[in-house]
Amino acid sequence: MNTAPSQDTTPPAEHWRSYGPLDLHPILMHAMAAFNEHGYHGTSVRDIAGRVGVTVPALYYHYENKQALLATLLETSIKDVLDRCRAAAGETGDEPLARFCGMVESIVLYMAHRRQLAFLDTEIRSLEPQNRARYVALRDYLEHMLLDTVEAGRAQGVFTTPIPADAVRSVLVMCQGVANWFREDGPLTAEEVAERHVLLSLGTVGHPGAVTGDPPPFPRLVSHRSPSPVRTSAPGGSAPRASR
Amino acid sequence: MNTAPSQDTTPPAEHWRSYGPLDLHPILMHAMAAFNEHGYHGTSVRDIAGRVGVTVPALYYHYENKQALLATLLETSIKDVLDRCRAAAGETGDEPLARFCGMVESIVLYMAHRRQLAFLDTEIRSLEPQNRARYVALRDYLEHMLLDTVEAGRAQGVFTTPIPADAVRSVLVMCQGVANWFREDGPLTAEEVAERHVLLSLGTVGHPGAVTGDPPPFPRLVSHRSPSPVRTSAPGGSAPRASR
DNA sequence: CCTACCGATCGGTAGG
DNA sequence: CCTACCGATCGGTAGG
Repeated sequence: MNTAPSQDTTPPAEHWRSYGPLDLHPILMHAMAAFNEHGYHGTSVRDIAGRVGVTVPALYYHYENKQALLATLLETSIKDVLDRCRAAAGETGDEPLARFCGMVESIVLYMAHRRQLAFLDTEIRSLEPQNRARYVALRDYLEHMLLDTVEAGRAQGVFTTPIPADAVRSVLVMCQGVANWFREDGPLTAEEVAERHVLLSLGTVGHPGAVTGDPPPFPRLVSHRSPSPVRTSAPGGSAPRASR
Repeated sequence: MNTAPSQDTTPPAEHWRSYGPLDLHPILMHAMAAFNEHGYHGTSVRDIAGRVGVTVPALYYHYENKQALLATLLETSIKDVLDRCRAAAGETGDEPLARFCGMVESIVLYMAHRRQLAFLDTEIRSLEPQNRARYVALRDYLEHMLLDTVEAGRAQGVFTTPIPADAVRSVLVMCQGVANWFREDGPLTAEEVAERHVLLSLGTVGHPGAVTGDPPPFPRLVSHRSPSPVRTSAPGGSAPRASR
């Protein structure tokens, strides 16, 4: 889209499928890890400080309190997935089927590549009302984006579910669920998990092709010719399961 | 099944669709409520004792410690849903489609009718290793029951998903998700939510009828003649959404 | 074998 | 960013 010369100070639009190492302040990184292991209330500020290698007061020099750590992490997370999903939707255009697939792919890629951030969604209960309200508003916006696309697809007959709002909520729940079980050293890559969840989601919203396999949205998946080097059974058998 | 006379001391088999008031020790009831509101680590034993109206030592007379409260609640919950799912599977017989529908219905009914118990699933991280292992084993057993049924249906062609293990995990995640948003005073009854999730789940595992509407597994749902008195749009519009 | 507490205080930790 | 602390509260237990 941007045709400006490379010396333009505008950074190149980060692609929604591209994930580098997570770049957060060390305090946020270790807070994220601790919250993942023990939950928000189960984590002491001394634990976080110890992981970072600083004293407790040093923590409070950088962040107002423990709540600010969680709020910053959750807001960073929801904004990133929302940006990526918007980018995916924009790139795939107005065709509801492709748009839906791109959005689901982008969300699942996020859940897998940013598992530790995405997993914090379970801690929204520990957000103070104002922080929670902002987080939930962004999450609801994501849900509405996806619902609009499903409604558009319904109008065209590419999605047949009679209950699009329920279907979208279920799709988002199953995407979010990826953050609960995905492991980097598991049998499936993030990209493979995303591909599978696109297929599963298409079934949930009632896309005929997802069920009949005609046309196959993911030939590799449907015909069992996955390039994944990890296989727990012969081709034609059940798919390998990710670790828990 | 049981043809014994009524004076038999064997209690009538509790039906898996039947839900009376939750009957737990008052301490467990209030611990459940507190854990729901603030999480395990966010709840003090004094808070629980205060809700019950007893002193803290009185709490420790009945339960060894706070951990035992959570472990008892979670074990009660997973055993109940497992029992009900087994009953549903047994009642619906060996036909994979009906069996799958019955199992999903039983699980979703549990998530809605026993929302506060089912929601504690988010606290497994706070279980000590031994307690967690027993809980996860029972949850895995439920998953295997459902997977066996989906595999059987695949062999018959009633389910077409090429990734049955992923589909089953997604189905269970979306069922569990009901405990996150269902409200008794919401627009949908537990029974309506269960019916919708059976349809959504059929799409996820690739049951052709769920997508083509032929044959319609749930005529009321597919033809928009729901008896629900709550409607947010005219027939043919989008389905009402449950409260958050 | 079960149900049912009290006033006071234990050693440590919480967020700040 | 550290040393030195605070008011209060944590999960759990003492003797009676």
